[in-house]
Amino acid sequence: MGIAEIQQVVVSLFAEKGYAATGIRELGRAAGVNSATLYHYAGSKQEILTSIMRSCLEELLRSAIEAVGVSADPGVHLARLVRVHVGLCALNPLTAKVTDQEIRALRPDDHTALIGLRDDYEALFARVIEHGMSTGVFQLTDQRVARLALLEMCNGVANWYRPDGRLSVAEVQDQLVELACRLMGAPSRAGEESADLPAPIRLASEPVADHAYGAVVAG
Amino acid sequence: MGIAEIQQVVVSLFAEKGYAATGIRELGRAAGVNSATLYHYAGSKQEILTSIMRSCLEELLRSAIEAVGVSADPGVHLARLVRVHVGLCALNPLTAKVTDQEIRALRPDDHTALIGLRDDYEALFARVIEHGMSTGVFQLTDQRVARLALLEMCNGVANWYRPDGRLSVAEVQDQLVELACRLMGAPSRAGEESADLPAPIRLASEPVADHAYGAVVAG
DNA sequence: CGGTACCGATCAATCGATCGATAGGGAATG
DNA sequence: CATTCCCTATCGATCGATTGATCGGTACCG
Repeated sequence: MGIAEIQQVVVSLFAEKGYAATGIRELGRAAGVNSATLYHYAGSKQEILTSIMRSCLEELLRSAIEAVGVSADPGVHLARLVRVHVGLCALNPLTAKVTDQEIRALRPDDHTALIGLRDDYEALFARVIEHGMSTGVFQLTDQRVARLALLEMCNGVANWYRPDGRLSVAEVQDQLVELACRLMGAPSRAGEESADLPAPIRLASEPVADHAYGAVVAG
Repeated sequence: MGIAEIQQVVVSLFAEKGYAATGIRELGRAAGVNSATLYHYAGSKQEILTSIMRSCLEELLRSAIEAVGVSADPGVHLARLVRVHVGLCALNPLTAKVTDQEIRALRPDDHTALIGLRDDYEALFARVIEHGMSTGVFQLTDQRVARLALLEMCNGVANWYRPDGRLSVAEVQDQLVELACRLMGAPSRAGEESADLPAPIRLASEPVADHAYGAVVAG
């Protein structure tokens, strides 16, 4: 038993039932330990959630900054941002879902801090869109609406993609890059942007599979 | 005090904090009544949520069926579906948000029933997309991914649009119809499809404005 | 008098969190 | 080798607070 295993159990249950609807005892039972033991690894229920969300947002921001660090056409920048975002959401769907949905569960200080991270992240998209518009590469009626629509579409991947499903992570990335280019009114970049992009990272908080947490494995 | 006012207060708080994180007493306080009074209007906390969500989903399904009832080009059908969906989400953002996010809070019977409504609704989109593909109007690599991306984009409107903001409902509808056509690889329909579409309906559960519920108005 | 609307008091259950106690392993000491 | 000591990991018991829900009672209206 370690922090990573606890985080995985927590993410499983929070993704399924939500933060407020999941009790400490339920988390402990699913992790196979007494509820009091959880307080040996984290200060509080909130703290567990916060550390999971912070890791996810920081990795998202870090890899996105890296993705637009190279100078390139706005269309390429957009494609790289979408590929990075979809990659993380597809490889870590439950963690991404919890990170996206449970911001409202945070107390003011953590809430402010994580909202700040999210704003920084979205600003990267806004900048690329602005650049694409000023250079005539994108064709949009309203930059803000387009950005929000794009982000909702990409975030949504965490709501429906499952690693053991029909499509590979790379296939979903390809598809969403194509759809994103269409949204922006930009020419399709058929994977040409992804050459030097590092593979998405599996977060420590992401459950490895749908283990029946709480069930004792025979043997 | 009536059912509509209670529903509006409930939707306000559920949209802000979530179903599980909002207590009965808190709902009563915000509505200006004792918590016991709420049980005079509804059988339980669950029942309030269920009735709100059912109304929203039924109106969504009803108006969508009406929208594709006329025989037309798949591109027109798509545009009409998106216009109807975005119209309802933009005019009733908090109700739509709660309906979308709190399905997991429902007990098995209600959960099954409302998931069924949602599946029926999404099947309308699947059918139009299939039709558009078979007639060569849409250009998609994967119909399922495109449908999910489209629905996430449209549902997302409820997460960011506010009626007192910069854009009118009609403007947001126009924008998202345009974006949806791009997603599908279909030619733009510049509002031509909306001629005989009835205006979106304001649901009884949608809060009228951001009244400071719980604050006593002087006078 | 009957019905609707509403409230204070209270129920058992559960909540997040804390406490002292215990068990085991490794390092230090004899 | 045996003993002591400390640290990590874990637990049962329990804290006060809050939860959703129910009850009997009250005020008012027709």
